Amino acid sequence: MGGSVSVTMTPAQRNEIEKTLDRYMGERGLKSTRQRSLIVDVFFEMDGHFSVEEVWGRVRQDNPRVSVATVYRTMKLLAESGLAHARNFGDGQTRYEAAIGKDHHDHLICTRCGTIIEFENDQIERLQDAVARKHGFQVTSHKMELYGLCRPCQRAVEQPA
Amino acid sequence: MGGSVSVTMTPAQRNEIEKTLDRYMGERGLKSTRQRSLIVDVFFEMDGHFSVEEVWGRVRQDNPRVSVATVYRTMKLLAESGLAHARNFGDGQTRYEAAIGKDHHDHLICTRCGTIIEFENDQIERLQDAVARKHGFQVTSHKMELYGLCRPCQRAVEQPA
DNA sequence: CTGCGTGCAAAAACTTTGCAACAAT
DNA sequence: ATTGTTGCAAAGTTTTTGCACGCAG
Repeated sequence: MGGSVSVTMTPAQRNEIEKTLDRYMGERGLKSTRQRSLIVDVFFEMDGHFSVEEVWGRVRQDNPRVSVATVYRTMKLLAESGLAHARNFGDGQTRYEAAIGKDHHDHLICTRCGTIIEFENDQIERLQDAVARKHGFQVTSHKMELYGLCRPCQRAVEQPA
Repeated sequence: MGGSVSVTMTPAQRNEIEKTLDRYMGERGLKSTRQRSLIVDVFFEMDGHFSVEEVWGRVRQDNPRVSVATVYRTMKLLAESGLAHARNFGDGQTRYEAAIGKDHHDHLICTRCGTIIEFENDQIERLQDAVARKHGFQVTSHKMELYGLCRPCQRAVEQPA
């Protein structure tokens, strides 16, 4: 992988990413390429939920010749390997988020301004597990999103302009 | 509204829908039209999560001259008025689900066979509200999806073919 | 009458894909 | 060498929009 260092990842996490990816690609005869490595590097340095277009923008700073198509293909790869989660927040765009490097969390989304707040709640997680067990499910992942108005937008709606 | 009667809705619920919609449209100078009424009728008779294309198909049985564009516009209206929820299950299609007529529920989705199980859990709902309050959010809707393997698929994976 | 709504077709937005050149093993 | 990968552009999907006509209030 490239030489840039992430601010948000520990060396151990970087290592886990590389290991998982190597194994995933090895198992199905996929090859490691310059472009893939760059995209993966860049993506895990970013912190948040990013569209392909956004990742592409950042990738092109390092290598302007990489095409969007390759970013699409690579992000799909990351999602399939479990290293990233694909999310849909309701604008018509898939956003990707690292599945490693921070604890599991859920999202509060403001439907007016688009702000996304992350939160964790162990109690909810436990209840989710309980529900799954009750239905005989073996849960591998989940997502939970609360939609509404953030505080500033509540005010804006009450006292227009 | 048209004369067809829903199997899954009580008269009281039908009434609530009509009232909510009338108010929503009245407040912003929107008009009630033949097409809108038909689409709303048809949608609330259906039970499940439907794409615009699917609703359109059903609408055209009653009136083949209604355009997709109108269905898109009407479903958006229903979502904005709170009568329907827009969902994204990861295929690139928005699906709509009635927000009235059954209690709120969430989804357990089997990633192997695609089975969707619905469940409710009041305790989780309460915790969600608490989280939102803590962040100053005024929540209007939420969704929660648990992904994993249903019981039959767990067995299938353990003892292949 | 005065807009809002509708259908149609064109366009937009996002994503996937075919193909010839290219690179990794 | 062999096979997977890339960039490009074309094509696919899903959703939105401009416009002239029609209909509701």
